[in-house]
Amino acid sequence: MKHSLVVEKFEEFLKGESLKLTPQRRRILDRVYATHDHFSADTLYAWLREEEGPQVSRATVYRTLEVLSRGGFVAGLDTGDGGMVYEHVLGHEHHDHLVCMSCGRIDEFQDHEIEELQLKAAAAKGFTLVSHVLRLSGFCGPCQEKRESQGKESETK
Amino acid sequence: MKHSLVVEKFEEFLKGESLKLTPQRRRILDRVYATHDHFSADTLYAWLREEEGPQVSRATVYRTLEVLSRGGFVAGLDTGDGGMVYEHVLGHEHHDHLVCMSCGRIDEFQDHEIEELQLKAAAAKGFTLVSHVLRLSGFCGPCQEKRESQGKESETK
DNA sequence: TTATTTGCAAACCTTTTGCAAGTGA
DNA sequence: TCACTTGCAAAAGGTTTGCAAATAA
Repeated sequence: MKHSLVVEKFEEFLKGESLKLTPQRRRILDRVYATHDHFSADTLYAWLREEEGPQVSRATVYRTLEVLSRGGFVAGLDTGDGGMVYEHVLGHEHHDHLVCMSCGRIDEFQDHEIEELQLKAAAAKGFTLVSHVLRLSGFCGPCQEKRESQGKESETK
Repeated sequence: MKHSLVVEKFEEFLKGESLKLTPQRRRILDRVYATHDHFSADTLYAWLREEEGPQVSRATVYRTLEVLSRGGFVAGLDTGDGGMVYEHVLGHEHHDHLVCMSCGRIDEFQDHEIEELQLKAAAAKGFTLVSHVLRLSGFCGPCQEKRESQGKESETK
């Protein structure tokens, strides 16, 4: 999706909520859409400090992430170890996550069948499904290999 | 599962890890298995203060939850809003969760098919699957009804 | 003009940690 | 006996908030 379209939608959203388009909000939106990675609030804050542009405080980063999240521009996902990371979502198909327990790498996958089964499961319990989180944790290929070769000796208790 | 068996397994586990069975650990184990609900560390701490028995500090609650979790006696799940709740798991089949976004009620369901698809999805990405979190969020029957009847008027902005 | 936003620093909340005293095995 | 535990209080880590000054509309 073209970034100008994202910006347009953001402006619309802000208008609808009686919020203002400030340089800070605009810069955060741009930065969030400039990466394809998952990032924490703190990482985003670090990017904004290092790079050129309107200064943004930590508080504003958090406040804006909340706005972006509410507007469906970003989605947060907890990494399973207490952390929270975000990703931009406009123009991306829904997907779920695979998290490597060793290196922290986050991969993505889609499975339409699982989605359908979720709907069925929710309906069976009388729930109206709004969203879901599916996070698979394990070891990515490289980390698993390391474990298999190095794991032997350290496994002895 | 009989609680005496749980205790027995706990003793075994502690022995295997060169850990000691203290009154605090025993009391926490008992309390955790006395409820069928999900609870936060703080809730558990509150229960222990209110009820009779060996006193347990907050630090010990956290430390013991870690031990219980490592031993497979409890499992933690994040509620999606930054919180963390636990449940005892010994003698219970694996299940996933449905969380009501309105009243906070947590329901459970099982779906063997979804589990299999997860394994496949992980394998397809080269991951060795260790665990997963599947949390469906939505509105439970009663809350959804309320929304449908009351929602109309408040929807006007 | 004025309601909204920002930055700052302090407050918050939950969880973790260092340490000295206590205690299961 | 002695390695492991506990309680305490302080620290940590991430996020939120009150307030006065700044600003988009």
